[in-house]
Amino acid sequence: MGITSEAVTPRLRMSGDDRRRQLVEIGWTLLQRRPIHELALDEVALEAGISRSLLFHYFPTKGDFYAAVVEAAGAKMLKPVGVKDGDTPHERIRSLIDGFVRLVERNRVGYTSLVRGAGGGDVRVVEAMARVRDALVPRWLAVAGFESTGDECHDALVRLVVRGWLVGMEETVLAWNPDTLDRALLVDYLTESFQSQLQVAARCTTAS
Amino acid sequence: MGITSEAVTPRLRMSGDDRRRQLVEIGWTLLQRRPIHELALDEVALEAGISRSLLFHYFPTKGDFYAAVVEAAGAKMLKPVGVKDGDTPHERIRSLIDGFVRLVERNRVGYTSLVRGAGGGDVRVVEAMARVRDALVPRWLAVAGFESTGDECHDALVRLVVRGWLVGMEETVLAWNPDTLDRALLVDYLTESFQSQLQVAARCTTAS
DNA sequence: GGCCTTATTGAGCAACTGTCAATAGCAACG
DNA sequence: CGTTGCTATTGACAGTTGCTCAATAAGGCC
Repeated sequence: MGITSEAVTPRLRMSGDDRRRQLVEIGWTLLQRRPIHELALDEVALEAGISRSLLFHYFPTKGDFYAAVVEAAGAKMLKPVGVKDGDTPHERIRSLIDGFVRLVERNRVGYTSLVRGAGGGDVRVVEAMARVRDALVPRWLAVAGFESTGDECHDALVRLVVRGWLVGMEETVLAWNPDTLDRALLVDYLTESFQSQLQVAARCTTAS
Repeated sequence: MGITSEAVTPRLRMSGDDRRRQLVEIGWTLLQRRPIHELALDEVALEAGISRSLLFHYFPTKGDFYAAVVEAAGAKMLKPVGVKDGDTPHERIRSLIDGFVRLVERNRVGYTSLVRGAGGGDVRVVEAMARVRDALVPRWLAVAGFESTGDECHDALVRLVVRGWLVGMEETVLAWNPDTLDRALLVDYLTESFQSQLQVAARCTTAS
């Protein structure tokens, strides 16, 4: 276990950026197998074939490294879920959610490590995860065909709603047991749920 | 800083249960000021005026102690939110949510520490928080006047939905900025949101 | 008073985060 | 080719923390 891929040259000098990328990449790989707080920097350094000190040279503190890993992982895992160009917003949302559920199904450990682990740790990690989610919100809104009304208050609520809904969905899918509940049914619910949330938000702001 | 309240008798022998309660109580107090993962056992022991070893005598591992604290904190913070016996389910739910939002407003740090911190750490902690949430679900359902249809699948989905909604609400309220969004509006949205979720869940299972 | 249970402690181990001064690879320049 | 300078890289060290274990002592019971 823990065999370094390249063990020939004892001391290979890399450019700063390359090394940084390599380390984050290793962190991301390891993150898929266990939660981040169980990720000792020793192990990352060993995997990279460098000393721990070098890791601290690039990331001044553990939290900084974790944050970088979480940000990369979030981008890799969450963003590229495919959306088929369906006809209606409903179909597009459904395909987006379906892709997401399948992603979680396929990579449960990694996803759990990311979502659950990101909450606990350092402030920087929490912020990194928050940034990932914030970046997701516009994408979901775009898929839903949402257009800003220009009303500042309304937009604020909508963003808040989508954000909360995303987190709720993450939790729901993680808590979901495929054996007792059909995936299609879950996806149906989530799709309806998302749209109904937006409608409710719209109703609330126009009513006031 | 960190002054023990009782420092007279150097070695006071307490009953096991009392000591346990005292330690959890201290943990809960400290939890209100900072996230749980920043809570060193050293500090807890110091605050209690005992040695670290004794703490390990009562809680075999750090995770066990944290789990006990989270469970106690969850029970103290989440459960006793008051519900006025309103006429309609809508009013009761609204008052429950309103109480919850005010609770978070009043005790933001502690609540953040609980929710965010509980996600990360040990498996036991996650499970403890899951237990707290699971215990909450029936209560919310009761307030909403929900009655089981006897359909196993439907009930499973409803529980899942409420759980996810709760987590989403936690996130929403925590991300909520009182300056840019009126509380009444937020509570309105959350109330409508909750009911609409239940309706959507009902529609999805009956449709299949 | 003597005994037995167990609450309590101090010393110590192992793992981990973070620091610092010293070393060495690589490029530029004379 | 030799020197110099930058910085990637390292090894040794210090402080903290989770956890173990054998030893101690406080309090109840006969």
